[in-house]
Amino acid sequence: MNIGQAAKLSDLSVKTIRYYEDIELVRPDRLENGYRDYSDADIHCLIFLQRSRGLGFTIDECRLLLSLYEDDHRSSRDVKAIANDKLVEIDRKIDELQSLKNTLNTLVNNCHGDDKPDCPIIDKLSGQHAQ
Amino acid sequence: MNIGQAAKLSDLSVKTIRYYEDIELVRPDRLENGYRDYSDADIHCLIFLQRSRGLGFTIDECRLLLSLYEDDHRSSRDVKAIANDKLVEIDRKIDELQSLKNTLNTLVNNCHGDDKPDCPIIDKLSGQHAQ
DNA sequence: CTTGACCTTCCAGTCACTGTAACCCTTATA
DNA sequence: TATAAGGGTTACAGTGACTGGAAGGTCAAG
Repeated sequence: MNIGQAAKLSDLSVKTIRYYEDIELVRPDRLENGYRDYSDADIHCLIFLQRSRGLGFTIDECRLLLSLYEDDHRSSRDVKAIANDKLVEIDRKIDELQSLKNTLNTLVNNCHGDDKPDCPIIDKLSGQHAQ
Repeated sequence: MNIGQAAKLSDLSVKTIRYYEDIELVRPDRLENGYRDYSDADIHCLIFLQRSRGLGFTIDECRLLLSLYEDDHRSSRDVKAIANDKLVEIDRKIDELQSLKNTLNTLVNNCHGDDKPDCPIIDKLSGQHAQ
């Protein structure tokens, strides 16, 4: 099956799929005319990657997950560890964003938002009111 | 004042400050020996940038904020609008991460994490259990 | 006079793609 | 049979916001 069809089935762009070949994630056979030829197994890998990326795993993590996916002798412990690390990371990011949100919220609520130049947001950014 | 001192006062790296000159954000004078020479106003701009970036504004947003910062005739309305857009964006990101977290949490909780290969995380990623 | 700490420029790398150009292949239609 | 549309191919540049490293110039202290 050629790359356009693979893109439709995996919900990835053609560009992305070619990129995944470049970085040796999914390497399809080639037909005589040079076209890529994706097997069913290749398609499964692409779908796997689409979902893993969608869950926030980096390409390197996806590479690792994919190797576990293809390994009949994997232990679920290894998979769980990766997912758990990602969970911790996501938690950290949420906390960070939440704190940004709180700060910005306070600033926005204190800003009149009128024609005048006086602005607590600018004041805060310029460090006029230390903190 | 030279770049090392500017870095200390602004809490930015020397590399970052040079980068900010490259992209025409803060353009200090030069001494005869070619060294950058930061004025007090330049330092204030660098501090302003450090704080704005820390609050999650992109470089382009910082450029805009900086121009408002330097404009005595700004209206706080304009500043508030930018901050508010960022707030909406942060909210979207938090929601997205929260949803990722929920999905991953469910998967991790259902995974035994033992020596065996059976793994609901892998199953989900491979699309075995549709949804 | 040398050492070390600072400064300079320029180029490459990061991450995960995306855009663009220039070209080749296949299939359907006039 | 010519051609046009819609695939496919490669290679290179750009994104955002830096960061690292090499190769070299400058300055102050001992």
